[in-house]
Amino acid sequence: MAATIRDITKMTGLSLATVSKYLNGGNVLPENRTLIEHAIKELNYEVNEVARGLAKNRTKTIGVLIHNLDNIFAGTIIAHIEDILRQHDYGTIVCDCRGDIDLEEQEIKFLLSKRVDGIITIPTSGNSKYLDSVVSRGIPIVLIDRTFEDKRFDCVLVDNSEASFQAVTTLIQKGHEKISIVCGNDNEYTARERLLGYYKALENNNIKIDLDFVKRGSLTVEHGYEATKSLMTVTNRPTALYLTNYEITLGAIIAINELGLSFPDDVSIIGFDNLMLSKVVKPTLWMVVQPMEEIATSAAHIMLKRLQDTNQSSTTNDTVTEREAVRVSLNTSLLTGNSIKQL
Amino acid sequence: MAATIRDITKMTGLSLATVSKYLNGGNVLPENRTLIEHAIKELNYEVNEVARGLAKNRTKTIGVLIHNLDNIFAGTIIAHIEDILRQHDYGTIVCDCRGDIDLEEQEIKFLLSKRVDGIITIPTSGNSKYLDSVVSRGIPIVLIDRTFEDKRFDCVLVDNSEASFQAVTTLIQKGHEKISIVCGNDNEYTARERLLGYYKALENNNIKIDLDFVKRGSLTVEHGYEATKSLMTVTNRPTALYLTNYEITLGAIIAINELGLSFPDDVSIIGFDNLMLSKVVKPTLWMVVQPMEEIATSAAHIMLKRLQDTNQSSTTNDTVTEREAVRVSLNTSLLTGNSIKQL
DNA sequence: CTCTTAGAGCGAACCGTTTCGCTCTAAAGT
DNA sequence: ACTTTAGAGCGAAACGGTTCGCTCTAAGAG
Repeated sequence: MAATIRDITKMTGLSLATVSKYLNGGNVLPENRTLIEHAIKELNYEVNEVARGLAKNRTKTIGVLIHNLDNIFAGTIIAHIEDILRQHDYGTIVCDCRGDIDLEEQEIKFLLSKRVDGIITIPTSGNSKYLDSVVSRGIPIVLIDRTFEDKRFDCVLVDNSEASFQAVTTLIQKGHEKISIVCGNDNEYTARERLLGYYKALENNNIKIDLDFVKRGSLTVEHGYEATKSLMTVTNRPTALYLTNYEITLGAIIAINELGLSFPDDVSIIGFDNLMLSKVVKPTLWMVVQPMEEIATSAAHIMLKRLQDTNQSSTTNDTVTEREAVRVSLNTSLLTGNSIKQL
Repeated sequence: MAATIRDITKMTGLSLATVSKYLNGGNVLPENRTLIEHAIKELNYEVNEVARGLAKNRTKTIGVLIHNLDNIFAGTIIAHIEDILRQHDYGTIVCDCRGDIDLEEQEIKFLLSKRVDGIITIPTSGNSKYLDSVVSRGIPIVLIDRTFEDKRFDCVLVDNSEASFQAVTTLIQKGHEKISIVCGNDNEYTARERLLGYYKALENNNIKIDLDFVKRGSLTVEHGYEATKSLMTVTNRPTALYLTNYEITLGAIIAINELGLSFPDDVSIIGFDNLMLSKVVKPTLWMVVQPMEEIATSAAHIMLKRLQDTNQSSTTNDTVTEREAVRVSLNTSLLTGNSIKQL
């Protein structure tokens, strides 16, 4: 049905090799160039990327594996990654593992079977073994948001510890000492880092750590909700809550509302990641915000760089100068609001 | 590097054709079956989907083209589409046209160059001409959320007019007559339908239409914000606002907050699509909610059906019984809250 | 005027599958 | 015992590109 390169050779009298050379930006005689371009227009020819992919052993396709596509963090990340990749002619295949380790491993296999040229992912598992098959195929990987003990992968992170430190220090400066943190479990990289910053800030101000104020759990609305309810319905209440992700922040606000309490009068709060929420909730929220767009563009650019490298190293056949893994660390910012009471 | 079918023939002594037949579920002698399966395990063989795609002229890949991936509607839709497609071994390539008609056309071309087997899209353009090239290639299309005058495409819609009718009727039943609608422009299908339902509800109750209360504009936070400010700062204020999408709802709430007003005391409101907001805002919001998961699964299933059909019609070479376009219409629901005052 | 050389063009092999139509074997039918 | 016949196996030709290494031409060097 669709025209092929062979139709062009027939129309122009040139050979396969020459037409192919033209299509790949090689030099051809001006007269032949005209001939080919005319034929392409006439036949409505378009390169078959599948055939090209077979010959070149690449698909111009990147896999993006993320948990919970249906949240703003994931959506923003994907939107920006897709934008940059497409401009370089790469397609973006998305997968959502919904925070399930087994599904994550399965989807990596799926992406490999689709022969993606690279994978960008927010890892769910704490152990990088499931990525071995990707590494052994020489497919570049870029991690976002989380990383592994072994430093073998490129990654784009934010300084979670520093973000927490700033947030909690702010609370302390406003006179708070009974500060609670609602965070993820210790097996999650970001949760550990955010907790670390919390500890640091307290220690830095000689405030003793009260473990009743550390509420670990899943990164869900439910956890934020339950933790807040249990914190606010005992006699030894915190005066401030540090809520360490989007869903937790949401759950906490719902709980506060349901309890008939209000911030900042009954309790001060700093939330996380929920830029929209910060505008729409009254009074406005203090908020730690991550540079999501920068995270995405940074990851995409690292990936493009790696792809370029592997292309070159396949032509120039020198020793595989396995470059060090790149590690980009970005800064969060602290959005001011009216959700903290000066004590 | 990776094992191919030929490696298996060498190891088993069988022919290419036989191994291929096995891989595609054909019958082989039990002893040969064992032989092949052993070789596959031994060699760590995996089908090269690119080569297969070339031979079969399909990629097992679907393009999903949507505006603004970074909102919850898009995220939820994509998450569920991806889930279903992957279970049928289809990859999901996403594209975000950001509501730009030119970009939309460009991205359709991009998806075609990636040789997707089908396209699911929320159209941005009001004219379906940019999809002609897809149709002429015989690639199935499923529209979500919006449709075109010509009924040539499968589509999954919600009954926007009915949704508006219910929402506005509810306001009227609670004693409101001065009801304003903040909606999209007339060139958008959903905006027209939602406005239609609003008119119907008013007429149905013999309330005369006040065009000052119809605020058309873009589907953005800004429009919601500006419209609300202008509505609430004149003498002839509405007593209720019907906010016809997620962003507009957001903008309106911000505006109300900034004006120092509060709902439902100063003005009653019904929002749209913002399930999360409905929980977190105090008092809780009345809200029109779309069955997003159902929309996505429905679209994915229609697509799978079409793909199956085209597969069959390519084997059985009978006349192309071009089936009628499918049109699925789903119902919205009205979430009750405390944002409407009984007059 | 001859020799060198850059670079355009070409033929053929290759990428890893599928598939058509043929051969061959062995069980079933008479 | 002889003929059908079902169905497993096979060879070879696609699918639509890229690429290696060769030939050939014509411009530039001496």
